[in-house]
Amino acid sequence: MKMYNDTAYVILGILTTECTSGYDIKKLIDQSLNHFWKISYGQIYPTLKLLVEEELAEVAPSLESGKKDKNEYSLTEKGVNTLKSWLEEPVQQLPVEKNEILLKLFFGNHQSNKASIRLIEDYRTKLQTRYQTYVAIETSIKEHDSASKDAKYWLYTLDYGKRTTKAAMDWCAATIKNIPKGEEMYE
Amino acid sequence: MKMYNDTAYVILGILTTECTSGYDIKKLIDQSLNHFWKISYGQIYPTLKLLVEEELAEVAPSLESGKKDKNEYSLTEKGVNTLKSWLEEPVQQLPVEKNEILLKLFFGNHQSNKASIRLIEDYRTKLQTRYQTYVAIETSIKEHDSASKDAKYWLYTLDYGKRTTKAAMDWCAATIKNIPKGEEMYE
DNA sequence: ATATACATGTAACCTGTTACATGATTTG
DNA sequence: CAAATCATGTAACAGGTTACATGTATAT
Repeated sequence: MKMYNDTAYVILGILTTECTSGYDIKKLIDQSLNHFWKISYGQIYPTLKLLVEEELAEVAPSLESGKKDKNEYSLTEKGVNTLKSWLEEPVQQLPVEKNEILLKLFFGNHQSNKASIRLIEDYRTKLQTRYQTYVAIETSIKEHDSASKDAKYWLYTLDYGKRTTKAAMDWCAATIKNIPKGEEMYE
Repeated sequence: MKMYNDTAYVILGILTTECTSGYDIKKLIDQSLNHFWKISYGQIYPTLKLLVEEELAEVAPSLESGKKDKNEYSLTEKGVNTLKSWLEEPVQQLPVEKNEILLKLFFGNHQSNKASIRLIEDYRTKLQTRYQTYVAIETSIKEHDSASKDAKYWLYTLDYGKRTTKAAMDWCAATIKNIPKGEEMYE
Protein backbone atom coordinates (compact mmCIF):
# COMPACT_ATOMS: atom_id res chain seq x y z
CA MET A 1 0.00 0.00 0.00
CA LYS A 2 1.14 3.48 -0.91
CA MET A 3 2.65 5.50 1.93
CA TYR A 4 1.89 9.09 2.81
CA ASN A 5 3.39 11.40 5.38
CA ASP A 6 1.98 11.83 8.88
CA THR A 7 0.23 15.03 7.92
CA ALA A 8 -1.92 13.11 5.47
CA TYR A 9 -2.86 10.54 8.12
CA VAL A 10 -3.75 13.15 10.76
CA ILE A 11 -6.08 14.82 8.30
CA LEU A 12 -7.54 11.47 7.28
CA GLY A 13 -8.17 10.79 10.97
CA ILE A 14 -9.78 14.15 11.61
CA LEU A 15 -12.04 13.76 8.59
CA THR A 16 -13.72 10.91 10.52
CA THR A 17 -15.01 13.56 12.96
CA GLU A 18 -17.41 16.45 12.36
CA CYS A 19 -14.48 18.61 11.27
CA THR A 20 -14.71 18.56 7.50
CA SER A 21 -12.99 21.71 6.26
CA GLY A 22 -9.44 22.99 6.29
CA TYR A 23 -10.39 25.67 8.74
CA ASP A 24 -12.07 23.20 11.11
CA ILE A 25 -9.10 20.83 10.95
CA LYS A 26 -6.76 23.58 12.01
CA LYS A 27 -9.02 24.49 14.92
CA LEU A 28 -9.35 20.92 16.14
CA ILE A 29 -5.60 20.31 16.10
CA ASP A 30 -4.88 23.58 17.88
CA GLN A 31 -7.43 22.78 20.55
CA SER A 32 -7.29 19.04 21.09
CA LEU A 33 -4.07 17.64 19.68
CA ASN A 34 -1.99 20.67 20.53
CA HIS A 35 0.10 18.91 23.20
CA PHE A 36 1.53 16.39 20.75
CA TRP A 37 0.86 17.75 17.28
CA LYS A 38 0.73 21.00 15.39
CA ILE A 39 -0.01 22.03 11.86
CA SER A 40 -0.26 25.09 9.61
CA TYR A 41 -2.55 26.06 6.75
CA GLY A 42 0.47 25.75 4.51
CA GLN A 43 0.30 22.00 5.16
CA ILE A 44 -3.46 21.55 5.41
CA TYR A 45 -4.69 22.94 2.12
CA PRO A 46 -2.10 21.29 -0.13
CA THR A 47 -2.64 17.99 1.71
CA LEU A 48 -6.42 18.15 1.28
CA LYS A 49 -5.80 18.66 -2.41
CA LEU A 50 -3.53 15.62 -2.43
CA LEU A 51 -6.10 13.45 -0.65
CA VAL A 52 -8.64 14.27 -3.34
CA GLU A 53 -6.15 13.57 -6.12
CA GLU A 54 -5.40 10.22 -4.51
CA GLU A 55 -9.12 9.50 -4.18
CA LEU A 56 -8.89 9.17 -0.41
CA ALA A 57 -11.37 12.01 0.02
CA GLU A 58 -13.98 13.97 -1.89
CA VAL A 59 -14.86 17.67 -1.80
CA ALA A 60 -18.16 19.39 -2.01
CA PRO A 61 -19.07 23.03 -1.44
CA SER A 62 -20.93 23.55 1.82
CA LEU A 63 -24.71 23.54 1.61
CA GLU A 64 -25.17 25.62 4.73
CA SER A 65 -26.40 29.08 3.90
CA GLY A 66 -23.97 31.89 4.50
CA LYS A 67 -20.95 29.57 4.22
CA LYS A 68 -20.47 30.01 0.55
CA ASP A 69 -16.74 29.47 0.33
CA LYS A 70 -16.55 26.55 2.72
CA ASN A 71 -15.36 23.25 1.28
CA GLU A 72 -16.52 20.08 2.96
CA TYR A 73 -14.31 17.04 2.66
CA SER A 74 -15.41 13.46 3.27
CA LEU A 75 -13.47 10.22 3.26
CA THR A 76 -13.92 7.68 0.51
CA GLU A 77 -13.86 3.97 1.31
CA LYS A 78 -10.28 3.93 0.08
CA GLY A 79 -9.56 6.77 2.50
CA VAL A 80 -11.03 4.87 5.45
CA ASN A 81 -9.03 1.77 4.59
CA THR A 82 -5.83 3.76 4.23
CA LEU A 83 -6.39 5.29 7.66
CA LYS A 84 -7.15 1.96 9.30
CA SER A 85 -4.13 0.19 7.95
CA TRP A 86 -1.91 3.07 9.06
CA LEU A 87 -3.42 2.90 12.56
CA GLU A 88 -2.47 -0.76 12.84
CA GLU A 89 1.15 -0.36 11.84
CA PRO A 90 3.46 -0.11 14.82
CA VAL A 91 5.35 3.18 15.16
CA GLN A 92 8.63 2.78 13.28
CA GLN A 93 11.08 4.42 15.63
CA LEU A 94 11.11 6.57 18.72
CA PRO A 95 11.56 10.20 17.81
CA VAL A 96 14.69 11.96 19.03
CA GLU A 97 13.29 14.97 20.81
CA LYS A 98 15.62 17.86 20.09
CA ASN A 99 15.96 19.51 23.45
CA GLU A 100 17.55 22.94 23.61
CA ILE A 101 17.80 23.03 27.39
CA LEU A 102 19.82 19.81 27.45
CA LEU A 103 21.97 21.16 24.67
CA LYS A 104 22.82 24.26 26.69
CA LEU A 105 23.40 22.24 29.83
CA PHE A 106 25.68 19.92 27.89
CA PHE A 107 28.00 22.88 27.38
CA GLY A 108 27.41 23.97 30.98
CA ASN A 109 31.05 24.26 31.95
CA HIS A 110 31.36 27.28 29.68
CA GLN A 111 29.10 29.32 31.90
CA SER A 112 28.62 29.93 35.60
CA ASN A 113 26.58 27.61 37.81
CA LYS A 114 24.30 30.52 38.49
CA ALA A 115 23.55 30.87 34.80
CA SER A 116 22.87 27.14 34.42
CA ILE A 117 20.48 27.22 37.36
CA ARG A 118 18.70 30.25 35.93
CA LEU A 119 18.16 28.38 32.65
CA ILE A 120 16.70 25.37 34.40
CA GLU A 121 14.46 27.45 36.65
CA ASP A 122 13.07 29.24 33.64
CA TYR A 123 12.47 25.93 31.91
CA ARG A 124 10.74 24.59 35.01
CA THR A 125 8.34 27.52 35.07
CA LYS A 126 7.40 26.83 31.47
CA LEU A 127 6.82 23.16 32.27
CA GLN A 128 4.58 24.09 35.18
CA THR A 129 2.44 26.25 32.93
CA ARG A 130 2.17 23.39 30.49
CA TYR A 131 1.22 20.98 33.24
CA GLN A 132 -1.55 23.25 34.44
CA THR A 133 -2.88 23.52 30.91
CA TYR A 134 -3.10 19.73 30.73
CA VAL A 135 -4.98 19.56 34.02
CA ALA A 136 -7.38 22.24 32.81
CA ILE A 137 -8.08 20.40 29.54
CA GLU A 138 -8.54 17.15 31.44
CA THR A 139 -11.11 18.72 33.77
CA SER A 140 -12.91 20.25 30.84
CA ILE A 141 -13.12 16.91 28.99
CA LYS A 142 -14.36 15.11 32.08
CA GLU A 143 -17.06 17.71 32.56
CA HIS A 144 -18.25 18.16 28.99
CA ASP A 145 -17.35 15.16 26.90
CA SER A 146 -17.38 12.20 29.22
CA ALA A 147 -20.20 10.69 27.16
CA SER A 148 -18.20 10.89 23.94
CA LYS A 149 -16.67 7.72 22.56
CA ASP A 150 -13.45 9.57 21.83
CA ALA A 151 -13.11 11.11 25.30
CA LYS A 152 -11.44 8.00 26.72
CA TYR A 153 -8.67 8.22 24.13
CA TRP A 154 -8.20 11.94 24.59
CA LEU A 155 -7.68 11.36 28.30
CA TYR A 156 -5.03 8.73 27.61
CA THR A 157 -3.04 11.17 25.52
CA LEU A 158 -3.37 13.85 28.19
CA ASP A 159 -2.16 11.43 30.84
CA TYR A 160 0.97 10.88 28.75
CA GLY A 161 1.54 14.62 28.63
CA LYS A 162 1.05 15.00 32.37
CA ARG A 163 3.35 12.13 33.27
CA THR A 164 6.25 13.13 31.07
CA THR A 165 5.93 16.82 31.97
CA LYS A 166 5.92 15.88 35.66
CA ALA A 167 9.06 13.81 35.17
CA ALA A 168 10.77 16.76 33.46
CA MET A 169 9.72 19.07 36.32
CA ASP A 170 11.13 16.65 38.87
CA TRP A 171 14.37 16.53 36.92
CA CYS A 172 14.58 20.34 37.05
CA ALA A 173 14.17 20.33 40.83
CA ALA A 174 16.73 17.56 41.32
CA THR A 175 19.26 19.10 38.96
CA ILE A 176 19.01 22.55 40.51
CA LYS A 177 19.77 20.92 43.86
CA ASN A 178 22.73 19.02 42.43
CA ILE A 179 24.48 21.97 40.80
CA PRO A 180 26.87 23.51 43.34
CA LYS A 181 25.82 26.99 44.42
CA GLY A 182 29.37 28.34 44.70
CA GLU A 183 30.81 30.83 42.20
CA GLU A 184 33.77 28.63 41.28
CA MET A 185 35.80 29.09 38.14
CA TYR A 186 34.64 28.02 34.72
CA GLU A 187 36.19 28.16 31.27
CA MET B 1 23.83 40.22 18.21
CA LYS B 2 23.26 38.27 15.04
CA MET B 3 21.25 35.09 15.43
CA TYR B 4 22.06 31.70 13.99
CA ASN B 5 20.17 28.45 14.01
CA ASP B 6 20.66 25.78 16.65
CA THR B 7 22.86 23.75 14.34
CA ALA B 8 25.40 26.57 14.31
CA TYR B 9 25.43 26.76 18.11
CA VAL B 10 25.83 22.99 18.61
CA ILE B 11 28.84 23.04 16.33
CA LEU B 12 30.21 26.10 18.07
CA GLY B 13 29.83 24.23 21.35
CA ILE B 14 31.50 21.10 20.08
CA LEU B 15 34.42 23.07 18.69
CA THR B 16 35.31 23.86 22.33
CA THR B 17 36.16 20.16 22.75
CA GLU B 18 38.86 18.09 21.04
CA CYS B 19 36.49 17.41 18.16
CA THR B 20 37.65 19.80 15.50
CA SER B 21 36.59 18.33 12.15
CA GLY B 22 33.25 17.69 10.49
CA TYR B 23 33.76 13.99 10.83
CA ASP B 24 34.59 14.23 14.54
CA ILE B 25 31.57 16.45 15.19
CA LYS B 26 29.27 13.89 13.63
CA LYS B 27 30.79 11.13 15.73
CA LEU B 28 30.49 13.06 18.97
CA ILE B 29 26.85 13.94 18.41
CA ASP B 30 25.97 10.37 17.46
CA GLN B 31 27.70 9.03 20.54
CA SER B 32 27.13 11.58 23.28
CA LEU B 33 24.26 13.86 22.35
CA ASN B 34 22.30 11.22 20.53
CA HIS B 35 19.48 11.08 23.10
CA PHE B 36 18.51 14.70 22.56
CA TRP B 37 20.13 15.80 19.31
CA LYS B 38 20.99 14.49 15.89
CA ILE B 39 22.67 15.85 12.82
CA SER B 40 23.73 14.90 9.31
CA TYR B 41 26.74 15.73 7.16
CA GLY B 42 24.37 17.71 4.98
CA GLN B 43 24.08 20.14 7.87
CA ILE B 44 27.59 19.96 9.29
CA TYR B 45 29.73 20.85 6.28
CA PRO B 46 27.68 23.81 5.06
CA THR B 47 27.46 25.12 8.64
CA LEU B 48 31.22 24.88 9.15
CA LYS B 49 31.60 26.89 5.97
CA LEU B 50 29.19 29.48 7.33
CA LEU B 51 31.01 29.74 10.66
CA VAL B 52 34.23 30.55 8.81
CA GLU B 53 32.48 33.12 6.59
CA GLU B 54 31.06 34.75 9.72
CA GLU B 55 34.50 34.70 11.35
CA LEU B 56 33.30 32.60 14.26
CA ALA B 57 35.81 29.90 13.37
CA GLU B 58 38.96 29.34 11.37
CA VAL B 59 40.09 26.35 9.31
CA ALA B 60 43.47 24.82 8.85
CA PRO B 61 44.49 21.57 7.17
CA SER B 62 45.49 18.93 9.69
CA LEU B 63 49.20 18.66 10.43
CA GLU B 64 48.98 15.06 11.55
CA SER B 65 50.66 12.78 9.07
CA GLY B 66 48.38 10.48 7.13
CA LYS B 67 45.38 12.75 7.68
CA LYS B 68 45.90 14.79 4.57
CA ASP B 69 42.30 15.70 3.84
CA LYS B 70 41.30 16.51 7.38
CA ASN B 71 40.27 20.07 8.11
CA GLU B 72 40.68 21.31 11.66
CA TYR B 73 38.39 24.08 12.83
CA SER B 74 38.99 26.31 15.83
CA LEU B 75 36.85 29.01 17.40
CA THR B 76 37.79 32.65 17.13
CA GLU B 77 37.21 34.99 20.05
CA LYS B 78 34.07 36.16 18.29
CA GLY B 79 32.98 32.54 18.10
CA VAL B 80 33.51 31.97 21.81
CA ASN B 81 31.54 35.10 22.66
CA THR B 82 28.70 34.12 20.34
CA LEU B 83 28.50 30.71 22.01
CA LYS B 84 28.54 32.17 25.52
CA SER B 85 25.81 34.68 24.89
CA TRP B 86 23.63 31.98 23.33
CA LEU B 87 24.18 29.75 26.36
CA GLU B 88 22.87 32.45 28.66
CA GLU B 89 19.66 33.13 26.78
CA PRO B 90 16.71 31.26 28.22
CA VAL B 91 15.08 28.70 25.92
CA GLN B 92 12.34 30.49 23.99
CA GLN B 93 9.52 27.98 24.06
CA LEU B 94 8.90 24.39 24.94
CA PRO B 95 8.99 22.25 21.82
CA VAL B 96 5.83 20.39 20.83
CA GLU B 97 7.04 16.84 20.58
CA LYS B 98 5.23 15.26 17.67
CA ASN B 99 4.24 11.89 18.98
CA GLU B 100 3.00 9.30 16.53
CA ILE B 101 1.83 6.84 19.17
CA LEU B 102 -0.43 9.45 20.75
CA LEU B 103 -1.70 10.38 17.33
CA LYS B 104 -2.70 6.79 16.62
CA LEU B 105 -4.23 6.39 20.04
CA PHE B 106 -6.19 9.60 19.54
CA PHE B 107 -8.00 7.87 16.71
CA GLY B 108 -8.22 4.70 18.79
CA ASN B 109 -11.94 4.17 18.41
CA HIS B 110 -11.40 3.32 14.76
CA GLN B 111 -9.59 0.14 15.65
CA SER B 112 -10.00 -2.72 18.11
CA ASN B 113 -8.77 -2.50 21.69
CA LYS B 114 -6.48 -5.38 20.92
CA ALA B 115 -4.81 -3.37 18.16
CA SER B 116 -4.41 -0.33 20.43
CA ILE B 117 -2.82 -2.47 23.12
CA ARG B 118 -0.47 -4.04 20.60
CA LEU B 119 0.68 -0.59 19.52
CA ILE B 120 1.39 0.49 23.08
CA GLU B 121 3.18 -2.73 23.96
CA ASP B 122 5.43 -2.33 20.96
CA TYR B 123 6.14 1.27 21.95
CA ARG B 124 6.91 0.17 25.49
CA THR B 125 9.47 -2.34 24.27
CA LYS B 126 11.21 0.39 22.30
CA LEU B 127 11.24 2.65 25.37
CA GLN B 128 12.77 -0.12 27.47
CA THR B 129 15.58 -0.54 24.97
CA ARG B 130 16.19 3.19 25.06
CA TYR B 131 16.22 3.19 28.85
CA GLN B 132 18.79 0.44 28.97
CA THR B 133 20.97 2.36 26.54
CA TYR B 134 20.89 5.35 28.86
CA VAL B 135 21.87 3.23 31.84
CA ALA B 136 24.74 1.73 29.85
CA ILE B 137 26.04 5.16 28.80
CA GLU B 138 25.73 6.39 32.37
CA THR B 139 27.77 3.48 33.69
CA SER B 140 30.36 4.02 31.03
CA ILE B 141 30.73 7.72 31.84
CA LYS B 142 31.01 7.05 35.55
CA GLU B 143 33.73 4.49 34.90
CA HIS B 144 35.79 6.31 32.29
CA ASP B 145 35.16 10.02 32.44
CA SER B 146 34.36 10.80 36.06
CA ALA B 147 37.42 13.01 36.20
CA SER B 148 36.32 15.09 33.24
CA LYS B 149 34.90 18.53 33.86
CA ASP B 150 32.14 17.88 31.36
CA ALA B 151 31.08 14.51 32.83
CA LYS B 152 28.85 16.14 35.43
CA TYR B 153 26.82 17.87 32.73
CA TRP B 154 26.61 14.77 30.58
CA LEU B 155 25.13 12.91 33.54
CA TYR B 156 22.50 15.60 34.06
CA THR B 157 21.29 15.24 30.49
CA LEU B 158 21.23 11.45 30.82
CA ASP B 159 19.20 11.75 33.99
CA TYR B 160 16.64 13.75 32.06
CA GLY B 161 16.44 11.04 29.43
CA LYS B 162 16.04 8.32 32.06
CA ARG B 163 13.33 10.13 33.97
CA THR B 164 11.16 11.04 31.00
CA THR B 165 11.60 7.63 29.41
CA LYS B 166 10.62 5.99 32.69
CA ALA B 167 7.50 8.18 32.86
CA ALA B 168 6.54 7.15 29.33
CA MET B 169 7.06 3.47 30.20
CA ASP B 170 4.85 3.83 33.26
CA TRP B 171 2.19 5.46 31.11
CA CYS B 172 2.31 2.47 28.75
CA ALA B 173 1.78 0.04 31.61
CA ALA B 174 -1.07 2.08 33.09
CA THR B 175 -2.80 2.63 29.76
CA ILE B 176 -2.61 -1.01 28.76
CA LYS B 177 -4.33 -1.83 32.06
CA ASN B 178 -7.00 0.80 31.48
CA ILE B 179 -8.01 -0.26 27.99
CA PRO B 180 -10.81 -2.84 28.27
CA LYS B 181 -9.75 -6.28 27.10
CA GLY B 182 -13.12 -7.18 25.56
CA GLU B 183 -13.62 -7.38 21.80
CA GLU B 184 -16.45 -4.84 21.77
CA MET B 185 -17.60 -3.02 18.66
CA TYR B 186 -15.73 -0.15 17.13
CA GLU B 187 -16.38 2.08 14.16
C1' DA C 1 42.72 -8.49 -0.92
C1' DT C 2 38.94 -6.59 1.19
C1' DA C 3 36.16 -4.65 4.43
C1' DT C 4 35.78 -1.04 7.61
C1' DA C 5 36.70 3.35 9.22
C1' DC C 6 38.30 7.91 8.05
C1' DA C 7 37.19 12.12 5.60
C1' DT C 8 34.72 15.81 2.72
C1' DG C 9 31.24 17.47 0.18
C1' DT C 10 26.80 18.40 -2.81
C1' DA C 11 22.18 18.05 -5.08
C1' DA C 12 17.63 16.66 -4.89
C1' DC C 13 14.14 16.20 -2.08
C1' DC C 14 10.81 16.46 1.81
C1' DT C 15 8.58 18.82 5.55
C1' DG C 16 7.11 22.60 7.69
C1' DT C 17 6.73 27.86 8.85
C1' DT C 18 5.72 32.55 7.88
C1' DA C 19 3.99 36.16 5.61
C1' DC C 20 0.99 37.58 2.46
C1' DA C 21 -3.40 38.11 -0.41
C1' DT C 22 -8.34 37.97 -0.44
C1' DG C 23 -12.83 38.30 0.92
C1' DA C 24 -17.36 37.02 3.61
C1' DT C 25 -19.84 36.94 7.95
C1' DT C 26 -20.75 37.79 12.70
C1' DT C 27 -20.61 40.27 16.97
C1' DG C 28 -20.16 44.24 20.03
C1' DC D 1 -18.94 50.52 11.59
C1' DA D 2 -15.09 48.30 13.50
C1' DA D 3 -13.12 44.24 15.09
C1' DA D 4 -13.04 39.47 15.36
C1' DT D 5 -13.82 35.23 13.33
C1' DC D 6 -14.67 32.47 9.39
C1' DA D 7 -12.61 30.70 5.24
C1' DT D 8 -9.17 29.50 1.41
C1' DG D 9 -5.03 29.57 -0.59
C1' DT D 10 0.13 30.41 -2.21
C1' DA D 11 5.10 31.73 -2.44
C1' DA D 12 9.32 32.22 -0.27
C1' DC D 13 12.02 30.50 2.94
C1' DA D 14 14.24 27.57 6.57
C1' DG D 15 15.66 23.34 8.18
C1' DG D 16 16.85 18.80 7.64
C1' DT D 17 17.44 13.93 5.23
C1' DT D 18 19.08 10.90 1.81
C1' DA D 19 21.62 9.37 -1.70
C1' DC D 20 25.41 9.96 -4.21
C1' DA D 21 30.38 10.94 -5.51
C1' DT D 22 35.13 10.50 -4.22
C1' DG D 23 39.17 9.05 -2.26
C1' DT D 24 42.61 7.56 1.74
C1' DA D 25 44.11 4.75 5.64
C1' DT D 26 43.85 0.94 8.68
C1' DA D 27 42.86 -3.48 10.31
C1' DT D 28 41.83 -8.47 9.37
